[in-house]
Amino acid sequence: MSKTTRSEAAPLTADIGSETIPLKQACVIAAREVIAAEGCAALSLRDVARRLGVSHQAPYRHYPTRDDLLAEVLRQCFAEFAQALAARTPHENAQDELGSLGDAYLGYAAAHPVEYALMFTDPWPQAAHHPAMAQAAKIAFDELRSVLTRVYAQVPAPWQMAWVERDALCIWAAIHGLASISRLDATAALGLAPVSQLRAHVFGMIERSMANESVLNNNIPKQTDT
Amino acid sequence: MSKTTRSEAAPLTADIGSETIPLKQACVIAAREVIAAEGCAALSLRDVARRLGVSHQAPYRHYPTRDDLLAEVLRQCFAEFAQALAARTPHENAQDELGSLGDAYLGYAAAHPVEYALMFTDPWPQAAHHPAMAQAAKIAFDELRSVLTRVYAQVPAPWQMAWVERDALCIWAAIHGLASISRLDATAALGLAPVSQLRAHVFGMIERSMANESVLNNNIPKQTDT
DNA sequence: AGTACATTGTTGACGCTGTCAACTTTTCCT
DNA sequence: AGGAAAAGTTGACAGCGTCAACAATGTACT
Repeated sequence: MSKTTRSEAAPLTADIGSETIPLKQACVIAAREVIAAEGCAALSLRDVARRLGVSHQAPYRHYPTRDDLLAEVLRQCFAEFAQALAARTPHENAQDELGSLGDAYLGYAAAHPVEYALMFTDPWPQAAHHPAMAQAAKIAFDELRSVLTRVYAQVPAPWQMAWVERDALCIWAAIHGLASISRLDATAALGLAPVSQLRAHVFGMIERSMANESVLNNNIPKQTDT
Repeated sequence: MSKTTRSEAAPLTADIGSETIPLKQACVIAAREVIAAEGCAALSLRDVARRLGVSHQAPYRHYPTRDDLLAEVLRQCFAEFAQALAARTPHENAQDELGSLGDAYLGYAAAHPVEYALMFTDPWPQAAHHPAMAQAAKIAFDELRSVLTRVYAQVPAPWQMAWVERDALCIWAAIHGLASISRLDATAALGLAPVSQLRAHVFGMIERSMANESVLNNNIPKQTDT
């Protein structure tokens, strides 16, 4: 009787570990455990319910759809990711700081492969339907914009914003592409070197590209000071 | 009796469209129809069986696992992808040919978004378990290697291969990253420009990077002929 | 010819999933 | 205090992959 009917002043909470917290939060924690253990595709609300010792329908009260729970997990992951990027080691030289941002990015991807794959390679729930998730993702991306704005601090306004947007995309594409490749296990199948050796290559491409751009700086815009 | 028991000299075939072909091939065609219509995640062997008018177990005779059928579909997609890359417009100048390879890559991704996502963003079946699929993928990737070998034709042997491998990875990472971003619908969420405008940026980064490298050519290896 | 056998397909069952509907209990607001 | 809304339970349904048992076919061997 203590389990089949929850007549014992059941507190709308669930036990997870040793804590007792609201079911809504407990669902997210359990979902991340499932994803970490068996991957995103294996996430099921029934499994979450079973782990929390509640009925198979209870989680649906808080997350009407599997995607709604997934979007909340993603929102948290993006927030943690943004925090990790913001915690990069600062540098006087903006170009060096760009490097440390890249390190922070790859460091996070390496340290949290499950979360990274969840954010960037597993299919998203429709972003338009989950604005909180999209917002959290944008905040993370703005870290890159912010560093690039420093890099191009000397560039006059009309060019600066365009260059920042352009390089933000390029750098993200290159680094995410690298992370993506490493995840696919494609390096072995395609006869590529192991990913550990590839990081320097991609960083080198970015640096050469921007170095070449800085040569053009002398041609196109007149610097404001110096 | 004509349907419940297949005593009527059953031809081990299945009807698809107006053709009558072996079930094994018919499964692949039906699978691609399912994937095109509802995405990779929606692929189920029961659905395939239903479309072909056979029992829910028949496809399992030919593909013991969902992943085995998926790997065969992927193998075909990689072969078609390699063919599309090989059909690029040729150029005298190797650098220009690299550009046309990039166009062919992005052209295929745009013309066949379902197949591209299947090959490069949906999770692969374990490559080690499906060597035919991995081999087909490698053949496609070798198109990129081949063009880069032309680009660096003048570079002495010790450097040439290393540069080819390095740039093959970098270029793939950059272009695949771009394609990946466009697929995620992330551009809107992150406040980026639409993908149509981003292609030139990534190509520009690659070109600037390689142009800068060619400057170094004068410093590092002695050319075999001018 | 005749027989053993592997291949190909069918049928039925099991547990898993998400989803819908009807119901009870708890909470909260007036 | 009372009543509505929220939270949770229970039961049913269809679709999925998987396993096991069985029938029909073609082939190879003696």
